[in-house]
Amino acid sequence: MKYTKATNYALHTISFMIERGQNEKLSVHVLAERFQVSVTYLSKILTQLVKAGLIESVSGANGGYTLRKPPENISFMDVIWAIEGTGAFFECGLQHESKCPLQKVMNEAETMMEQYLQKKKLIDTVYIVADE
Amino acid sequence: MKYTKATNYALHTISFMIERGQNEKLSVHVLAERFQVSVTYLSKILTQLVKAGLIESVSGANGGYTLRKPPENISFMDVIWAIEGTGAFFECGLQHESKCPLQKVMNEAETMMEQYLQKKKLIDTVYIVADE
DNA sequence: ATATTAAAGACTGTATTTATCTATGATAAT
DNA sequence: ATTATCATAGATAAATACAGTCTTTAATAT
Ligand code: SF4
Ligand code: SF4
Repeated sequence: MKYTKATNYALHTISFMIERGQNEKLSVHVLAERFQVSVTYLSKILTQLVKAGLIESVSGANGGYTLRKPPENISFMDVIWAIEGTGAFFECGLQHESKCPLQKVMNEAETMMEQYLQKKKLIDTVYIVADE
Repeated sequence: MKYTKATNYALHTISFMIERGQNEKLSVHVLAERFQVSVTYLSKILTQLVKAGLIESVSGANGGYTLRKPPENISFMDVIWAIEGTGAFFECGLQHESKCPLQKVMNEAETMMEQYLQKKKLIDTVYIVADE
């Protein structure tokens, strides 16, 4: 029960992009160098963020990534969902999930966390994160 | 980011034990049969619950497991911590965690979930779970 | 002694995570 | 048009974690 490193990279990447401003285009090359991770690996994570609608990409020379939403609208949960998916933490496989009080409790617990992370925006933490 | 099956088995096992009452001794054999899982596998999970102080075991003939705490005091979180450990969901490896606003948000989010699961007791869901 | 039961250890198979390497496709600058 | 730059996709591989089995050891009631 841990968040993946990919989620960590995604959160840091979005933070970095917010710090650089909404109109600055960033290549995966500089981002990968910034986080000491291979270009192709980070590239896949960025592609997930593109598909989730958080950032957009333009190919070719002078291409790169830019934020798609206004920074103050990007929540922690947006980024996490983009990487980890939206499946429930607790699943038993059986069908009668709707009636099951066990799953009800577990899902409500998950919702507690998610509501909190939807309220928290990355822009609120970004400036301190950026310079290390 | 999912709870393990072991946690699922642990929750169901404690629920089952609560249903059977605090003084009834249950062997891993009957529990394993109840949940269609191998005896040795479930045995390890039960041992973790013993070490966490949730249940106690007695070896030898007529031995088995009994609840150690009054059922109304056993929370979801107690069981989850026993199996999943108490490590944080989000860790980056770097040291300045205390000052890091990113980790602060992530840890607070985790706390939201955990506080909820500490309030929820297994006895409140047990009777419905038991008969399937 | 023997049967019963829990605990511990070694081991195996599978799935997921974390990457890397090698193409392929798009676009701007020349 | 050619070339350099940049994103995307696919194949592969190593490392880790999960799920589960098999075997042995230890404790205890009969
Ligand atoms: S900013 Fe926070 S999460 Fe990121 S590397 Fe530093 S301590 Fe870790
Ligand atoms: S009681 Fe709930 S969690 Fe357990 S098997 Fe049924 S549906 Fe699944």
